[in-house]
Amino acid sequence: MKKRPISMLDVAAYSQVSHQTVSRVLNNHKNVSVKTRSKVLAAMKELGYAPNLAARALSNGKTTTIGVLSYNSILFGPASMLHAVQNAAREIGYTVTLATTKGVDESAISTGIRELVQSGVDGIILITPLTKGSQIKEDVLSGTPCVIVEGEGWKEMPSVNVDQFVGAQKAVEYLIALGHTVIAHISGPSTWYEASKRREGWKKALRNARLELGPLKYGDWSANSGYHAIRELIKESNATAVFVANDAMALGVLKALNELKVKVPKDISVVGFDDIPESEFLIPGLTTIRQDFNSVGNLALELLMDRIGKKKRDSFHIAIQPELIIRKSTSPIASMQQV
Amino acid sequence: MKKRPISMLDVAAYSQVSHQTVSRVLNNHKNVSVKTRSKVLAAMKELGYAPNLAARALSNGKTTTIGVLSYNSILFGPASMLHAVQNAAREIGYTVTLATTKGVDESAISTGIRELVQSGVDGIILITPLTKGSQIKEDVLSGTPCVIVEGEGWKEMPSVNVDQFVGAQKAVEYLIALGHTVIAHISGPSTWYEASKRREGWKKALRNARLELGPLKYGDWSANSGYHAIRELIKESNATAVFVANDAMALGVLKALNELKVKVPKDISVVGFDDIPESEFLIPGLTTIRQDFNSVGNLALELLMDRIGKKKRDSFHIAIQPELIIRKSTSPIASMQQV
DNA sequence: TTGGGTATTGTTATCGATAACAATTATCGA
DNA sequence: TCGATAATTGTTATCGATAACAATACCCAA
Repeated sequence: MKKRPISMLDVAAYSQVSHQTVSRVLNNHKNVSVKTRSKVLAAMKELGYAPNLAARALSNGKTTTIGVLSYNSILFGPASMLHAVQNAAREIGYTVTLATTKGVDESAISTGIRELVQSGVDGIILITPLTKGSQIKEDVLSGTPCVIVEGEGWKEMPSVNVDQFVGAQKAVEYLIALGHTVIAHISGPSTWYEASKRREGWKKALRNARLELGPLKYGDWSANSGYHAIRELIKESNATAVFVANDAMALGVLKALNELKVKVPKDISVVGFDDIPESEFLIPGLTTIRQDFNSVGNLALELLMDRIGKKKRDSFHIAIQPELIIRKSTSPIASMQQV
Repeated sequence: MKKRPISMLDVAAYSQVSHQTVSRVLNNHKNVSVKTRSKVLAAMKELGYAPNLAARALSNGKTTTIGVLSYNSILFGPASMLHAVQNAAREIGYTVTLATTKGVDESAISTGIRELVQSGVDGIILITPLTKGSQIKEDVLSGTPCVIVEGEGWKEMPSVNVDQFVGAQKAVEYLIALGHTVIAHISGPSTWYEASKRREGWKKALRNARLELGPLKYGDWSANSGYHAIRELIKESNATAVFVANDAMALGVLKALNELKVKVPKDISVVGFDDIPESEFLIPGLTTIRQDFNSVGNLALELLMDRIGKKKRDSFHIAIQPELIIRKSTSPIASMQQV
């Protein structure tokens, strides 16, 4: 019943050539005559041959597997990028191994990387919110190529990012253009790279317009934290607009404002960040910054393959431009409407 | 610079034993004296030895890798289960390989399975919406153990499911208890297993209460499809409650009703299914059926490991009970309030 | 003290591929 | 037609682990 699977030797015997020739056919070597090639291919098909990846990996040191390390693959962003990477990888015959970190500190990430390296992946894509301090030491990679996505890259390590800074700036500039002068910000956790970039973008836009910094609160990316942050903001300030660091928190913001009978956008304008699928259907539809996670994933894989193939690339750090999506949660400031 | 990694032979030489003894220490064989064991362990640590998984796989035919095949790992449900499986797998030293299918038809799924089998996984977890017709032929698995999650299992194939039928029934019974008599349903795509189960649960609850079937519409799980479905429903019927087959579509429903100035829950009650993180923060908070995806993932892995270890299990098909979460999108029917 | 069993260690074969090199056959110009 | 070179095919070694079997060392009872 349980027969040993077909090996290269079986194919070789069946097609009357050496196993090496079979190997050459398999790997598309050029110096194989059309005749033998077709003979071997026929034999492979006939016998239902499938190469043993373990044997190949042992022999040539390559696993045709890449590892993706992610912090929380349930969130929309990471999940989308993972999906994109996986699809792109499949296209080129690579397999994806998934690993998850428990936290975002350097040691948790290092552990995750070590696991992947140990499992023998040819390259790694990091979808983790690296902060400035937590640079991965080269030695944990022990030579495995690596690309950073949506986390801070540094000189030696290639990266693909949506330009968080510019995205935040666009959001706030839009609010300014609408006439708002007191623009609050609900930021993500202070240790996260994306959070700090978006915060800086907010500051920059305000400074450029010679406006004072609005009130600032911190959340943890969750709707719940947005819900509570906005309640404090409302109590403490007279902001007419909030730039919220992600859509999930913005969701909580809209909820709280609804409960407080503060009208959006009439009384206060809200802008989010991410453009999750739900954003369009919130009440009101959420104005936000769209990140093209799909492109990020695809580019990350491209970059990684270049590195694996030892190719050099000019663009070591790729930045993708985000897009402002205008919906119904923003409007000109009330005083302007009255004019 | 590029030194060959430490192999078992290096450790053997360093600790003055045969490589086989090193192997025994590595695999916790019993017949190794404490003295040699500690000597070898010290050597491994000293040299920074890490076993070569490819070599091991080639030798003993096991990869300590399981494959997860998913239709769309971006959705909340699949993503959560994937996450759970991954975490549980890591705990027991297994690696997770991810594969995605393009469609939900039998051939797409078979292709995905074939890919995983070919890559050499020890077992497979299917997070795909298998429909009744699309039974996977045994031969594509070629002996690889497999567990089905959230798809229809059949006799020979073990499965873990949230009891969709009971969940739907609970939802509709709750609406009935609130006094509703015309209860519509917005279903998922007709080919999906979950969709049909939820639809049946809806019917069953109505039949049990001797009520007529309410109007029925089909969506594609997306908020957008819910948005359009409810608009038609409102036009064509006088339903006072809708049971929507998932929260994403319910999101669209709430949006449309808001635009149409139909008050929820005063004019119409809405119940969803899934309890995605956003549900609590919708306006109004969405009454829904919570599925414990985490448990599903964990149980699926347990079942799979049993099968890999050839253990037999009494419970071949595991059903998890879902939970009704009552929020603000449901209320007693208006006429009852007037009483 | 010795025989027999058990506990511990070692030796050799094996998994299924690719790498490196060797051998054979074609091909072409002088 | 010959020899040189290129194209094609084959042989053997190798990757790094485990399996199967062989060989010691150790222990206890007779």
